[in-house]
Amino acid sequence: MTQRKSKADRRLDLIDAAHRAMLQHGAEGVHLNQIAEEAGLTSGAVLYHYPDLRELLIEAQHAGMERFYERRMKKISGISDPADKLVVTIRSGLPDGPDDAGVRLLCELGGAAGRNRVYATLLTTLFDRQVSMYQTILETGAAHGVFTLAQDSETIARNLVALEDAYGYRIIARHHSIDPDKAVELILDYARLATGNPLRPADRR
Amino acid sequence: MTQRKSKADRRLDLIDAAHRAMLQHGAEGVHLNQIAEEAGLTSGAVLYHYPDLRELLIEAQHAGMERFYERRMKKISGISDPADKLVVTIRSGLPDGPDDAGVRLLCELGGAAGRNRVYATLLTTLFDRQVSMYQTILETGAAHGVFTLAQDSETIARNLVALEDAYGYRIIARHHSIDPDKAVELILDYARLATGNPLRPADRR
DNA sequence: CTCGTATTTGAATCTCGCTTCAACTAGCTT
DNA sequence: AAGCTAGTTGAAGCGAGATTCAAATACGAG
Repeated sequence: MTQRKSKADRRLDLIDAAHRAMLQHGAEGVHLNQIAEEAGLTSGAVLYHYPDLRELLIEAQHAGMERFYERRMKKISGISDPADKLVVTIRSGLPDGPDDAGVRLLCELGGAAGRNRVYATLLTTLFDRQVSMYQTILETGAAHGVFTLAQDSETIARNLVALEDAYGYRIIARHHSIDPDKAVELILDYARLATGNPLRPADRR
Repeated sequence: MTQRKSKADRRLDLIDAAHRAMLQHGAEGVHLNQIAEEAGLTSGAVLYHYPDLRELLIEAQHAGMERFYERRMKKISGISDPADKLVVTIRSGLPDGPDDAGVRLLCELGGAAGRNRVYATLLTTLFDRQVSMYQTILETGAAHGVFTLAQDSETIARNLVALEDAYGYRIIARHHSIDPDKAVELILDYARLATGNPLRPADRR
């Protein structure tokens, strides 16, 4: 028998297992047994902890989203120069490559959101949080005189997040000429117009 | 018995039925019986025409994509002024609302593309075609002196398509403050910076 | 009008995943 | 070390959907 665990620990394992299973089989196409297998358990054990599988899936999506957001915040937390900060933020919103797990999962959700209100809400909330994040950077830069905003900060922030999202999809779909570096360049091209700052792409981060 | 049809006619019916069924149940979650019902046939008849269901689904996606693109081209075909043309093109790339069938289906595909090469290729191709479409408009406008491009046309075109895509997802997910009109405004805000043209939003089209 | 064939049906069968639950056991408590 | 409890298993039963196929039938050709 697999090693026994406390309820709380096992639930964390299961959220992780569900995360992995969804990546392989789709957010909606994933099966109970696939999750059980990822967790090294039987289907019965999974049901013991999550009688309603949908609940587990939602928690897994939520956790993935949270992790994605936290990782970004952490990456940019140490940077004080607004221009550097903006560049790094843009990079951190893009997948590392076509197999980036975090972003893959977010993309999965995009389609499902049209049919599933919970997923729609999750994505919408994430979008808005990212917009706020960018807005703060933009406003700070403007206050320091580093940025001269060509539009109001909400507009720029929304467009930046939108560009990030869209190029994320392109990268996941393996577009032949749009890789993470290229995507950063494209988004920076907009950011330069909007902030009036030459924004040098940070060398690797 | 349902009226009989030639092989070719029936296949067209089935593609249409599959299209409708996918909208209701998801591109990947759709079932054979649901397609059969949409077509007014039994599952056996569907399999007679498409022994491999995946093939039907791919053809249906392909057809949906083609229809989406053709509709756009038709809407903008009569317009000669580049500025008007650009505005109408932007609008035509967005869903009418959260229930817009064509765009819903495209969004479905986004997530699946990470796991399915065929879908990835379809989406990538569509993206590139849309980029070309915008590039032509931009270049024409520049040649007429109506636009003063702040960046090369490919960069602008890619960013425009990306913005369209991303706001399409937001609209489908029922973002509370981003509806089609708002999305047009946001995209136009970028387009103005990039083209140096004041681009009035066309009143309803 | 009749034959021949392509299309469609409907029922039988198969498959697979979900659900349930009694039995088992690891690890804590006292 | 004996008992208790919570976590886990494995097997049985169920149901939904896919698949198969012989029989039925619509339609065109001759």
